[in-house]
Amino acid sequence: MTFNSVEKAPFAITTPLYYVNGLPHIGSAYTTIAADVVARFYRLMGHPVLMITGTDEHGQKIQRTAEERGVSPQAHCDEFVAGFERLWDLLNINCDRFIRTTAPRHQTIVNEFFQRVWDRSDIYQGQQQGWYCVSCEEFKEERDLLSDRRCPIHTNKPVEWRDESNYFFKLSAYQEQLEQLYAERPDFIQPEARRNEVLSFVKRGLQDFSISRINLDWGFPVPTDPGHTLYVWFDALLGYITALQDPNETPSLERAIAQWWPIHTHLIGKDILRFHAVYWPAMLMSAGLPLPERVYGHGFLTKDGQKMGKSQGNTLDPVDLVKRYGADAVRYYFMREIEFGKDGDFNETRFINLLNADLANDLGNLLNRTLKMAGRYCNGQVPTVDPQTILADHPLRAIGITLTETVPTAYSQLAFSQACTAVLALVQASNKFLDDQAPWSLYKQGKQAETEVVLYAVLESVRQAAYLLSPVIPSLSNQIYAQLGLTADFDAKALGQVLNYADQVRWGFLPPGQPLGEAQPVFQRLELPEPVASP
RNA sequence: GGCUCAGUAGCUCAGUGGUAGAGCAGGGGACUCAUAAGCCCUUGGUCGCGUGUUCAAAUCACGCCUGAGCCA
Repeated sequence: MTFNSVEKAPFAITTPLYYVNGLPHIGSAYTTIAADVVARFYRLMGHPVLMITGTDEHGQKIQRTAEERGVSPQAHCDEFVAGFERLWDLLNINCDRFIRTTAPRHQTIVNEFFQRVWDRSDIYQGQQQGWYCVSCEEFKEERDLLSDRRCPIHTNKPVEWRDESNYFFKLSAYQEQLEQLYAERPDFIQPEARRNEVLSFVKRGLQDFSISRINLDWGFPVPTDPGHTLYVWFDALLGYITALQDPNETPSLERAIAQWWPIHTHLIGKDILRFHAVYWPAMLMSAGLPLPERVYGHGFLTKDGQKMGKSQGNTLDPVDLVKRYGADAVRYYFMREIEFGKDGDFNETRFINLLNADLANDLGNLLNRTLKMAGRYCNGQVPTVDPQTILADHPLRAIGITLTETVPTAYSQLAFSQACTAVLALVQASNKFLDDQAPWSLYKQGKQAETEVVLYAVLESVRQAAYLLSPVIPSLSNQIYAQLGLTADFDAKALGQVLNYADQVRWGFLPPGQPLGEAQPVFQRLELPEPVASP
């Protein structure tokens, strides 16, 4: 069977470019895991994939934090960026581009983009005055402030009065075009609840927004007026474009958008929805660029039902979590347990129960018990059964067939939980099938052929499950394939070219007679934490 | 204040007019290939509250309560 990835559409997906004021928190990890899972699934299907993440490094907040720490802004960023890169490494995030907004090539893209919008007469100079929260990097309405003029989000820092000349982007000019966009492409903003928010926001009428600041050194100068500094939206958002171009090429907007534009999916937290669903498409319209396919604003995480926050003292450290439980465990929990798009909770007992039930007891033990039997009853080889003699109405094969429909749909709709539960249904059915057929009894009765048919069907089902779950639990899938005697590297970027998707999802890929690997538990059961004695 | 979404078993959720469901957790049983795993059985809910429409409401309408969020 020939296979040509060129036939498949390029797929580019982004996480937000995280602000490097501190180390990455669990929410950033959540978004990045999700993006990685989608990217891995598209690679599996053989699409050319570009997964983008990165950091937003400009702005007064970073400048001041660096000053407080007595280091240069760049040194500050370098230090924290290393923390992000390390966490992505620990979580087995397979990103293709890591873009930093302080990269010199980014400035070229920003300037070119600015020029396009400028030439379109969508940028003008105006005056802006009001209370400014440096932490938000935003002007605030007086009525929104707490007593003694504190920002409701950053309660520890008073806002500052600013009266300054700014450059503005003519967002108001795009009111109609945006409304038309939302009407023509109902899937542009997801999920539905988030879309409603944007619609009602836009309906009230759009106002132009400021794209520059004065008294700010840490950022790119406005090309037409170097006394002003470009502000987050005409800097950070454009990082998505800069990231598209090979870092070794001479940077140019034209070439940056040549291969991967438009980006298919922007994954974001719901807090920055407006900027991605309103400002960003309007900016792209102004610059004459095609629009992304969808913007998906996922929910927030809570811990034990409580909102997480430094001030509440109940943060969940992603580095600590992944070090204690491993990347696959963390990835699986967040993808399987939380309905993407809705808010979700982290609870350690729930975490351990879920992982033990799904990965250790159901999936891991299924492989282990079946391999041990194959070792004993079939000489450590895949049973020599012609897979096609196992008919389509076989209880396991039948489920496998439905998965080839439901799982790709779920992944492409970012319904990770559905993808996981669908695959686990095959695993659970396989455990039941083993008990129903009792190959250990068949073998003792000398029914060798029957024994082999049963074991083949289960091993093949485990293989399918491992393959379809590989975007979520790549290391486990690697181990499972190795124990099945197959060669696969689910971390490979060229995965879709090495393993043909159509072959892999078809029943019977597991070659009869092939030597099996050694049976080793792929996921050890986790211990519940000691109950804390309450006073 | 206006608007959006949610409220179903201890937990996470499915169910959008016709006898209340799944997974996990809890309890019991039979088995033994297996990571004291798996399999079978089982406890558990006046479906947030109220009124209405209907032969029939978790499901539709209206009101209210609670939670989350949006309103630059």
